[in-house]
Amino acid sequence: MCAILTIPISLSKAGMSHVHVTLKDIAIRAGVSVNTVSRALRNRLDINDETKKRIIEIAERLGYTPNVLAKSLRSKKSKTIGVVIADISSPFYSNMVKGVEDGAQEKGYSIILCNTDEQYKKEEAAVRVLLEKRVDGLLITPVQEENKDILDLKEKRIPFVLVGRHFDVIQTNCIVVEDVIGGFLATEHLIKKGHRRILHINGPLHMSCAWERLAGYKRALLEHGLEYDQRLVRGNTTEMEEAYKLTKKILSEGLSFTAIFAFSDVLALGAMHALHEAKLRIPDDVAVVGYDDIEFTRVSCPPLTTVRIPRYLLGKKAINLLVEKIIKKGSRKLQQIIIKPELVIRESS
Amino acid sequence: MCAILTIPISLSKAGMSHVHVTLKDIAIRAGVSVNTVSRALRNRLDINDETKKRIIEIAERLGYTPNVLAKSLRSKKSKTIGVVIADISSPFYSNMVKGVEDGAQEKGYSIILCNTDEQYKKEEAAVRVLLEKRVDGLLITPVQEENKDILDLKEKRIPFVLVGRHFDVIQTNCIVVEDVIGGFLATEHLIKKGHRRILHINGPLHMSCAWERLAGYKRALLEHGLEYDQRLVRGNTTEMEEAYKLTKKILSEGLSFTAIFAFSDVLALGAMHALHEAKLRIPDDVAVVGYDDIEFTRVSCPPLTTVRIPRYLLGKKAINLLVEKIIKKGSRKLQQIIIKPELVIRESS
DNA sequence: CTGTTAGCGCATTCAG
DNA sequence: CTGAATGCGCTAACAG
Repeated sequence: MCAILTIPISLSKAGMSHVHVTLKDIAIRAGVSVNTVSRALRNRLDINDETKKRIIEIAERLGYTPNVLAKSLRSKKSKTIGVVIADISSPFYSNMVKGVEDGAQEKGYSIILCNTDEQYKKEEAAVRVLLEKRVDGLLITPVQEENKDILDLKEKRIPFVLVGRHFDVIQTNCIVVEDVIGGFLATEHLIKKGHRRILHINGPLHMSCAWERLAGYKRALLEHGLEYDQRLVRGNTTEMEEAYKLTKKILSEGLSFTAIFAFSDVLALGAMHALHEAKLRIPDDVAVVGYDDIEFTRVSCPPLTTVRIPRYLLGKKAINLLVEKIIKKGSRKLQQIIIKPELVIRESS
Repeated sequence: MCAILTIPISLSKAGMSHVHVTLKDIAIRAGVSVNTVSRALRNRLDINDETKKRIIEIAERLGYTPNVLAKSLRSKKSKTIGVVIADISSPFYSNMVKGVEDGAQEKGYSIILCNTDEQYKKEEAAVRVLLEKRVDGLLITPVQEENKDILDLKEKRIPFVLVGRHFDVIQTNCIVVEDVIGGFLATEHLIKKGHRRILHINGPLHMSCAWERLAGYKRALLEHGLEYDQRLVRGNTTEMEEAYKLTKKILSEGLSFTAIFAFSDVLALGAMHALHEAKLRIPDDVAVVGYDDIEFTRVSCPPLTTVRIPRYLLGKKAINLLVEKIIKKGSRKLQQIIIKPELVIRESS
């Protein structure tokens, strides 16, 4: 009686009134139990070859798609990684994230992408959502205006890796660029070219990478016996348009300088545009050095001298480190990977 | 007896030997049932204000993070969307995806990002993984070398929207650019400037957008009584470097042309670099028109005439359409949004 | 080799 | 207003 009652109900399920086929649907068709199906589809050894084949065939015919959500709920592994960055539309992050995604794909992970637009509130919200979705780990370029969320992550022992930025006050896994050296290389290069008054177009100083580049700039001046002139350090943006406007403004102010070291290539390109408009020749009137070595530096006029950051590699190493941390989650060992930036001399200096 | 037996076990759980706090942990601390906690935290009405407060407070103290995986398993909604694109590192997609992510965030969705690198196999794998993760819908820029996965999606009634490319043989929700018109506008503009021999640097023709731009090119020639010369259509790439090499090669071949219409700005910029190297003046010796209007066209030398695609908006409209389709999933109505491209005349033509 | 049972964390019945 | 029972889809432990 009971069987007679349940069969039609189950069959209606097997008839797939619902969207996705489940193990149960297959089990009913194959006349076996759910977990036989489970084991068959996972290609376990302890199962009859005949039934396995039959089950697999039915699964295919029905278009079975395993429900990873359910799997994750049991296994406590989502095979998903959260990626929290400032802005995917910038060439820097888009290249980096490509490396992240490629690496993730190789290792069987998916990435959930979140933009913060350099707003701590958004970062906090992103981290929360990602934890709710039970990502196995996070890759974060922190906004650094606050750090509560990062501390939280540490306390909860969630695997995460900071990318491209780091905190002095918090020990974390991270992969960072030696930006002091980068800033130093860029500035020293200009000094060696004979420049004495070098304008530094700066990024937002809450980012460690921005103030480190500035620190490198200062150190180069110091080491070469040049005085640091505060008026020569300007800007607080990552937008090309802003750099363009700022440079125009600075030119109109009549500030004297013979070279520019910009926080990023994007800013450098914006500045160069302003220089062009002012009919200043590059590098004859003003030399320019950027940072990042984005693709377009090679085709700018003139091609831009810059400090190369291997962004794709940065992303790839970051994901590799993160996955390593996820796998041996027990270990409390923190790891930092340091990437050396490299001066690329082209025709703008 | 039974109670005495179960309490210590539960307390060990409430002691949080496990990573994440659950409703059960909170329930035990609060001395209520799991579902009272559930209702309290979801701010339901049918619950005592006192206990609600107490529960919320305990939840916060314990650092409760709801398990959305479990929620999704029940609700059959993951609040996650799969985004399948060619390559996030390209300016086109990175801008588009920014729009997608912003829109998704607004509507409470997360996005899982997958790159195909224009390989159908990867697209297929990406779609499979996304379905396994039970995304609520997909945004896809299909590789178009095959279409089985797309047909599959249709058959399974999974909500999806194609972006920027579309199939002639499959009716789908999609958001596309009128690329024939875009190609026409670019070419006609050059013709009106007096050009007769216009080189078209083409993208991979499996993409509908590439052959449509070419179709626009042809139509413009036709309408203006110019003959179509097959030798003037070259290229099959989306890489700047390739366009650069190709242009160099074409120049060395001695093919005569006075203008270039490139499939994308990236290709145009590569071509311009080759022209510069060959000491050809732009636009005097060779005029150049690109496509997309990426950020850097404004600062190239000279600033690039191009056909603007509102990429951010494209992404945003795509996600909005998709979310709409997800919400009223019953409806079989297919919707296509058409975006008009716009000629932006700068100094390269 | 296969079936039964239980539980991942949550929300939705349905009783009290 | 609150609790107990049930099930989302899957896997693991344990019997047989």
